Amino acid sequence: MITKGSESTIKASPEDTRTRILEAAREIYVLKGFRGTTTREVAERASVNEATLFRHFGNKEALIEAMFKNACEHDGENLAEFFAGTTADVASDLRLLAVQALHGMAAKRDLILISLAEEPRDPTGFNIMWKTPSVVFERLQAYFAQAGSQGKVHGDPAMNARFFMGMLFAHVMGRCIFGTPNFEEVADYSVDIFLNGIGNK
Amino acid sequence: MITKGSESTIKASPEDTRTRILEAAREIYVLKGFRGTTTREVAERASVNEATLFRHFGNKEALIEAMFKNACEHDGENLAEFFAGTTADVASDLRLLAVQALHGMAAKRDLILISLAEEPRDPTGFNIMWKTPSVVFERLQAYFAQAGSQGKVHGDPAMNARFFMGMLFAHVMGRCIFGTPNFEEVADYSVDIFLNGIGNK
DNA sequence: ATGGGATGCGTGTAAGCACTTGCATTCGCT
DNA sequence: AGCGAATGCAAGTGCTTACACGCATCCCAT
Repeated sequence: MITKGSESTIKASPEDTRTRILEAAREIYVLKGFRGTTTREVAERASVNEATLFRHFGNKEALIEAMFKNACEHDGENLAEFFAGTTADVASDLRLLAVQALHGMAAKRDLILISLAEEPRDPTGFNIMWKTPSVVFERLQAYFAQAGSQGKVHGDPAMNARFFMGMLFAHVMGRCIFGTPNFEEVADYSVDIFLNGIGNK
Repeated sequence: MITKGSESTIKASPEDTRTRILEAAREIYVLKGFRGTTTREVAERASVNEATLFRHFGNKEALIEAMFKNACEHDGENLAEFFAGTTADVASDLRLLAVQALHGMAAKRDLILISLAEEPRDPTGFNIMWKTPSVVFERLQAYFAQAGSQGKVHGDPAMNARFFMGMLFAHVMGRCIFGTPNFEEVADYSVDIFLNGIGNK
């Protein structure tokens, strides 16, 4: 039961309850991991009866999997333009990718970490989570190969892709250790160091 | 009871049982996390009775904390030479640090990940785990400041430290996504890109 | 040989967990 | 009005878990 607009109270739609449960599940899962997440607590936080949760998802495992899928639903939607092909300016290409990747990863930092840590006991979440980044990595490698053949960048494409993505990855993941400058700054600095570093000064 | 050498079977010392329990705890903890780690399984793997485990550590929480401390006991032992001060060659300084850091982090990759992921529910392990890296980070920052004042490197010391350590960090943590070249190669490449990148070509 | 410390062993307990079931209720739709 | 789908509610089941306790056993130092 949820109050909606200026009308009287109406019943939430099944879709609504479903997404409320998924959101609650995520909030608790990133705090406590799989074993630490109890169906009771999820139901409570979603303001839903525990039985309803099971009626929707069958069991806890399926719930968590649905939660992962839900979180990654719109991954990589705005990457098409970048990967259409090399444009004139490598620096601005990379900067665009950097900003998008930084924001995308930051929005799911907690899930990314948990999926890495829980990988040995539950590869499901890991696989869902890393699908898009893997694609990006491969595409970026191809991008460097192409740009390389045009003489726009130097160095091994695989190593370059590894390092460039690694720089972004490290910034998002290690923010609690290394502090948190804003993403624009990081993106600029990354592209700068990187292109300079591989000899595009 | 453990057979030792060609002599007859002798009883293991308390110290011995203690470390056996700690090792078993680590093996299971990195696979299953805190909630997933059961005292029964740890005891089993350590070939020790469950009661013995409690007699040694009191409770599960204390056991895990002891395990973290034990794992970090010898952290940063061979960093003194590096941080004695700037030597003639920045590149070889950094390369030395890189190789040591890469090996150190790789040996504890699983624990590092888990400590990051479990941070919100249990900062204890996190704090133990990240003590040395934090120190390294600060010292590296100071190193860059000093080297900078001598005109050996350019750029903001904090940003430089962040980026350099970030590159290493990303390589160890992301190895399953980005593949795993060997550490010597990574160290060389990192120092190279980095120094080039900040303008020390 | 003997006493004390460390360990094994079994049993027990109280709590928490995923998941089920049967029934009452409420809302939207025709 | 009335049907059906979605939900609430309460009680329960069977399993696992951390942790406690009492007692027997074994080793080592005196």
